[in-house]
Amino acid sequence: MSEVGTIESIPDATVARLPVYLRGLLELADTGVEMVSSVSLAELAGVNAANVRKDLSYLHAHGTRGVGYEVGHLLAEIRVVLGGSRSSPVVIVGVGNLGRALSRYDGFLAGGFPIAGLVDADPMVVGRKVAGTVVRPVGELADVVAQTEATVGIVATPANAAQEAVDRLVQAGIRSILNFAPAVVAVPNFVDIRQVDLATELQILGYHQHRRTGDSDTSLVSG
Amino acid sequence: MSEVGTIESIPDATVARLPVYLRGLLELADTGVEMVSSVSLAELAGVNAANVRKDLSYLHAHGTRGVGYEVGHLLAEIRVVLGGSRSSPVVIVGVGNLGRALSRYDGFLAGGFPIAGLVDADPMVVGRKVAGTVVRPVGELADVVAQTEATVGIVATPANAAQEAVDRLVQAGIRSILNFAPAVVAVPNFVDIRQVDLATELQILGYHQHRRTGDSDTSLVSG
DNA sequence: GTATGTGAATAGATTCACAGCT
DNA sequence: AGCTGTGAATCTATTCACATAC
Repeated sequence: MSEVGTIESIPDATVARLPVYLRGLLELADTGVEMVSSVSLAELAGVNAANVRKDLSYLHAHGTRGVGYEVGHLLAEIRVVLGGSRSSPVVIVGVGNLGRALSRYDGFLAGGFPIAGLVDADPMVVGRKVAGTVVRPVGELADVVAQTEATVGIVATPANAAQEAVDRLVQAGIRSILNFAPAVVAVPNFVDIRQVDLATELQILGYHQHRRTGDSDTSLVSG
Repeated sequence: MSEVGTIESIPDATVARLPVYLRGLLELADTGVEMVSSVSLAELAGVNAANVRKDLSYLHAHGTRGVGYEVGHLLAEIRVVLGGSRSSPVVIVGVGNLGRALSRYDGFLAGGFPIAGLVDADPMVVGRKVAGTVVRPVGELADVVAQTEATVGIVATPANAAQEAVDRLVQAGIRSILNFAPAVVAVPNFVDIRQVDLATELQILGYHQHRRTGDSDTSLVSG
């Protein structure tokens, strides 16, 4: 991980939980709740209460002993840490099944990540309108990024096109990438990339299932 | 995390990397490579070589000193650990944008997870054919699970329907669940659930982006 | 010479447990 | 009495470094 030092560093594991807290807090705010204890928030987020308190301490979010945390304050503090309330337009490379689904996913817009641009390598797809946006040729990616002021890229190409897609995004100035292609890709260390691997998730479940059922499956290969 | 203890336990972090090794090994096998060193495999998987060796040691996968690991053997061993070569049919609850994309996702079938059943709560969606499968009412989930012998459930409903979807899956006998709904859900401890949270991933990227670019909209000062 | 296998060292994350504040 | 805030303990994971084997 890169050490920059402008803002104080927060552990990765904590950062990964902040969006979950945020969701829980939004629910509470919606139902008019004004104060929340670490125990309740922990329950909403599915984690340990001490963990919540330690996480919040990294944000310098203050609670009141004997009482709890103020929902509105916490909300605001977490939002600031996660990038302010500024909107970060997203460009998607690869408008196949997954790319289309992602471009229509409400959760992105709601979270401050509007889908601003779509590009694809397939001439059959280019020119079509998907979720209100016209798909443009991947060769024009730099233009699309410039016009939309996108700061985040999503790669939803087949595995064999992922590295090229990432290279193009980096070339176009994108520094934050979410990769759905089932491939490990290389990026310069000033680029932040996260992998979301759908098949892998199922395979991990498969491991646990196998352990549970414990059945020795006598197929092709000998052990 | 759940632990049972029938088969020897492998660290979670290792299990999460096995599918990545598997992919790398498949590539090597396809190009006719027969031996691989921990260094090369590490490169393919984007991890440290010592890490690879330690991971493989948990599988009792043997390499040859001075030479490396046999690609075919490794492939077979990892496959066994990840649930054998048996196929685990999947039922998807929620056939919206995301559910449709997932039902068409080739990677699942290739990984041994064919999509065998689709259910939805919306009468407008029920009866339609998606990716060759007719969508059935969520009320018939137990039937669908029984008929398809599904062992894995994917939840792709809106957040507010996720808990109910999960409950139904558990009720129908499913013990492995992948949840795409942006909600924390409760399950009995004999059920294994994994969360894939799309908006959260972007928010985590947002944190790092925010750190990189420095604080609020104070544009560059010195230049 | 080359690459594995692993104990030891390090780093990171979680949980405990309790002092301290309201 | 109740809940936060945090040092200490614990657990997990990664990386190093080198003896061991081919």
